[in-house]
Amino acid sequence: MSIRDGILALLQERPSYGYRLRAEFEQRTGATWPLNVGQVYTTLGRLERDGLVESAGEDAEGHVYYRCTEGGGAQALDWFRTPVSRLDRPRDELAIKIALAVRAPGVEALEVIQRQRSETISSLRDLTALKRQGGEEEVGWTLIVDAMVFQAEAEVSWLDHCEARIRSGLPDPGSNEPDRGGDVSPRPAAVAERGGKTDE
Amino acid sequence: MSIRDGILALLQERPSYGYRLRAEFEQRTGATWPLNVGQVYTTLGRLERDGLVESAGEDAEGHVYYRCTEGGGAQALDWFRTPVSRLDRPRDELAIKIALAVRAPGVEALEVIQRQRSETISSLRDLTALKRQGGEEEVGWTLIVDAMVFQAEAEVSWLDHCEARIRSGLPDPGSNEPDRGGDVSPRPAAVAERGGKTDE
DNA sequence: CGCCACGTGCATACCTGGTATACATACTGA
DNA sequence: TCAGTATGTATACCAGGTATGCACGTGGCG
Repeated sequence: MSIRDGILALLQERPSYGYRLRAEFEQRTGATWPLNVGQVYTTLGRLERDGLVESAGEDAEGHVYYRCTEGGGAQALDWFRTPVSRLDRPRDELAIKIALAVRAPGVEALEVIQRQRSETISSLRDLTALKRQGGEEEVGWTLIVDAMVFQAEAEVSWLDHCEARIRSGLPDPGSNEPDRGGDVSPRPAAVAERGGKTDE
Repeated sequence: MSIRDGILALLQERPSYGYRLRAEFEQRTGATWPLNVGQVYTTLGRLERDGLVESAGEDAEGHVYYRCTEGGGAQALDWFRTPVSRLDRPRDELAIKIALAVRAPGVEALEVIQRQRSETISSLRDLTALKRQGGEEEVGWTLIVDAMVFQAEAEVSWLDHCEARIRSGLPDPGSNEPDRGGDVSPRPAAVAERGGKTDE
């Protein structure tokens, strides 16, 4: 319910209209996940249906304003107050993929892991570059990029962990070439220097 | 598309029917995210519509079997081969919440962070307990629990990071009570001892 | 001037993920 | 015998997400 609650939180600050809500949401969260306008209108409709927001008429330019009702404001504050549980998170597609790959016939789990690690390390580079160029402008955006960096680093660690467990668990039953040489991505080690850079 | 592709991957191993697919999926991934049966049937319908699976008739007990078509098998292998990008991941509700909280009037971002950290550390304890009791049974399940542990640890680190940035960025403009005393959760420090325990 | 592209703003259709529920059958135990 | 439970299939409904259509205004350009 992150979009619904996010829009509700924005409306709790001040009344607004669809297009501007989208702009505000993207400005605060940094266009990391671009928000489709259509999503805003359907969400506003549902919020109005549930009595959390109400229409506040149009202004001179024809913008359809919505404002938070009392119940809506309470729910927005409640959303901030309630921590998100680990249980109500979406499924981790990568975890599922690896879990299925370790047993799937015709699929080399180690190759899947290596390919994924390359991809993740690559996006990690992009993220640090992004962080370097984009300055202090918007606090929320910086924090979100940091969140993705932390998650990507954890992902790399986990992939290493998976590889170690698989290698130890089934020490190459078919062929005996424990070091595939060429396409094996190098050990991370130089993944990021997050601790220092961020707080300067 | 994790469910769709996951079911396709299972069918690529061998033909099966709805209820058993759900059981297999949960067995491999560890019932971490319990999969609703209804989801399986709607997904099977869509896969059949798209020509990736085909009905293979019923057996003596009346089980409606599905089998992978050629195209479906190719797509399943393709799913394993293609790494998941950072871009096509679902929005991180927690990141959005924090990003909006830092500016929202009437919301103390630091309190939100502290509450969340308590929650995350708590679930981290649950996860390590889970890992300790559940033995080596299923490889995939162990890896998925590990993935959640790594993510939760990264989340705690990120929350600390957020707190530090907020404290340095806005050194208590309104009220001057930098230490709220009682309900402030203690520093983590004893979060987990993942490095050693996992590989024993 | 007329037209075209573009930004802004609203609305809808459609797909997937996710949950609940209905419904049927078979086994099991009080 | 009847209730409860496990197995199995199917459908309805909601929310998230994307694409698209439609309208309006403005500014450029032949």
